[in-house]
Amino acid sequence: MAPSELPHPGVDDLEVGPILLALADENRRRVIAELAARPDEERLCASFDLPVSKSSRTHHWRVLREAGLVRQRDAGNRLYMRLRKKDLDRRFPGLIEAVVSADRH
Amino acid sequence: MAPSELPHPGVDDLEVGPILLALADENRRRVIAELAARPDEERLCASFDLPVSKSSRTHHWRVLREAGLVRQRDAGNRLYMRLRKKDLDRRFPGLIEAVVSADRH
DNA sequence: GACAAGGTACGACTACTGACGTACCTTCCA
DNA sequence: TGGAAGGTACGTCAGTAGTCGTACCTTGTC
Repeated sequence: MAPSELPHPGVDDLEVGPILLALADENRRRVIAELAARPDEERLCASFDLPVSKSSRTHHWRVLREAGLVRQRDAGNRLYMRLRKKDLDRRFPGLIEAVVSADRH
Repeated sequence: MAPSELPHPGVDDLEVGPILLALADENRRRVIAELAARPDEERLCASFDLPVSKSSRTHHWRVLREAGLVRQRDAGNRLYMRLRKKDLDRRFPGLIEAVVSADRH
């Protein structure tokens, strides 16, 4: 079957509440921080080292995607993820950068 | 009785997680936005117009205080609140500003 | 074909959140 | 001496978040 398109919110549908809620979780914040370190890089979801089970990871991917923080690409049996940096910077300038740098103490 | 001191986290105890969690709520974000508009002003808690009950408001004050977003001063039968702007800016530069301006669409 | 790897779906469980009402406390003011 | 106003404490309740295990699907590889 063709790689099904995963549902992503449009740029104008991004909301601060869900984004902050998504970023409030340490595991997800770690993912975003790693993605933000190389904003143009598309990363394999499996390459993130989270201390949770496989099904919990799926849950976190979904939260990040539905909040509009990442764009996911289904490549058959693999999932790739990329930070929606442009969209986020346009709608919420400085937010991602502030959160990521806040986490570096 | 002397105005009891309310428990506030120290500057170095501020954590990103609880702060983002506190800001994920729309009511609390509104309070922070209003405080941020006049950072040096101390405001009466009762002056905020939140569409929730009295006891719910107390709950939100506590969340904001325990996250370290505001400093509260107990003046007998009244409670004053002030944004901990300096502390927040020192620990998480740009974060509050980004969140507040993000809410203005 | 068989199997491993990466993901999803579903249900379950625990813990927490936001909301509320009621009762109570403290202070100010008529 | 009373209110009335502003807050807190406590218990409750419904909804949601994070976690997990199990079963299953898809793809690549042996």
